[in-house]
Amino acid sequence: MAKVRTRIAPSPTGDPHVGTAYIALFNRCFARQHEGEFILRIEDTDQTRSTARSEQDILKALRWLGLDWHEGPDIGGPHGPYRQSQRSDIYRQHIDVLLENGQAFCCFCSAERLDALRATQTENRQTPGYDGHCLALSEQDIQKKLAEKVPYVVRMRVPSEGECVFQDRLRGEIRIAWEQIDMQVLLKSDHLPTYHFANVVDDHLMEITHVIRGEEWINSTPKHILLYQHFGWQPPQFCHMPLLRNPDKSKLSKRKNPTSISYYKDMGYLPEALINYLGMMGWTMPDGREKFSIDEMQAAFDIDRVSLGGPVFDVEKLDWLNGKYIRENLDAEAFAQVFAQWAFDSAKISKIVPLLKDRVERLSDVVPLAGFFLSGLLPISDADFVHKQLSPAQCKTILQLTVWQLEQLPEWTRESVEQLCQTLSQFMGIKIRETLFPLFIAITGKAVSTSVIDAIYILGLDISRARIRHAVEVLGGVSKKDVKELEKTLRDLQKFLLPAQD
RNA sequence: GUCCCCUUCGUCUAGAGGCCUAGGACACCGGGUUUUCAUCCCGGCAACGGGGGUUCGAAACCCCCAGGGGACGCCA
Repeated sequence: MAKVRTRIAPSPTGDPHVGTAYIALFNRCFARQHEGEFILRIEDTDQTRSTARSEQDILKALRWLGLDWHEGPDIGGPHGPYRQSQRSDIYRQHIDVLLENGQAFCCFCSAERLDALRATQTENRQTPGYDGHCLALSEQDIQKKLAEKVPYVVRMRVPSEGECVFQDRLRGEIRIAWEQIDMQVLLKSDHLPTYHFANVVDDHLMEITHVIRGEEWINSTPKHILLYQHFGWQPPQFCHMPLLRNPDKSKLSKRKNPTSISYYKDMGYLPEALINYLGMMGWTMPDGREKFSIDEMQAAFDIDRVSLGGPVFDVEKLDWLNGKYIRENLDAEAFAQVFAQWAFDSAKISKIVPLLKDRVERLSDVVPLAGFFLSGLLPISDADFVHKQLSPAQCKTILQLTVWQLEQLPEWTRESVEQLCQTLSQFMGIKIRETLFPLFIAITGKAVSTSVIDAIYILGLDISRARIRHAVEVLGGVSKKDVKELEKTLRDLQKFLLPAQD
């Protein structure tokens, strides 16, 4: 039997997500338990959203959790390159095969036509999907359009009847009718592949034997199987893991829950505890032990014991586990070391020091003044938001708009945070001093402190977002109705911003 | 709307037809230890979504329903 090879294939389009770590953990355990290999591949075919920064952050976060890999963009390997943006030629060659065999076709439809088509279909309560318009094109039509350099995509031909039957390692047989499957775009007009195409080609070339991924992919598996068939390749074994959930059971999302691995790092969770916690999402040790290391998990791992109900990510239980690790795994010396490393990160300290050096008269003033830099959520109450000119509702509006704006910041710099606060102040017609008041409470816990703009910048998006969100809760939270109104205000704010950018 | 997946305490889960009066853990509540608190220890609360089958026997197997979730992009 071929050597087991699994992979994690993150897309570098944002913060390193705990869901990525979760799937990586199970892939890694499975591979290593079978004396196989676990590889990392970067799926950066979305040119508009992928960033090198995000790729670095993801690699760093996975390594922090101890999820190392046998092959990857950073360490190379025999099946590289491991970054899809560097494999364009490979995809082009493979797409040509499908084109020649008539298993794929060029589609010249404009985005406008497709949007209109989708709108009509949705209106008529039909399943949205490509109508096969360009299938009718003659060879001459196609050559002419190609010569005229009309932008095009390559779509996959799909059987019109019958069904795709496949085995899922955890769920057994799954049958999906071909008519449910859209004529998927394989190659985009920028000549880069879509996920579906690149993924199949790479998994084959990288000799992936087991595809362990999130449940969200079940419905597109027929597309992947069809591609394996077209190429005459042996498909891997599929295994769809349950999705991590928010407390309301929806798919884990940063809008409702901190999802960034760096948030948990910044909050002072130990990597061993976080990975242990992820290991008990949908899986248990055969002996029922709840505290286990990644090596112990790997040794006892049995993928067939994964339970399928979507597990809710419960921060309270994570807190308990993390405390247990601190108490049981760290002696005084180790604790001191771990804490110092976490708290006195030199890059962070060098940013904080200038903010407080000139404000203190005694060294003992430092902790009361800057303790919030080393805290998680702050012990604030609605009474802290009482202000001469601002109502609690205004405070809430400022806070909520600020979080949303921070999330959309293209670049995390001190200047961009400041700019954001300035424009918000102008937009609301409130002096900057007042605008910043609720932020001072939320971020520093006090009405008077070091520069809150610098504080947000230094604390980073994860912690700032968590604190602001906590402040909004303290103020009574936002109802669905509030959200609607706030979103409208946000749109106004964005309109307000547009002329300023010229 | 169409399709797919899922369903045991509030949450994470054990459970492979009789070991189930359904076990463990978090949270919560009570009690003990502790100068306080936390830790630690002891105890308590709390679940098989509903309805039909199959079977001597169903949490487990089958069917239907309901509920939840996901997918339906030139995102991944």
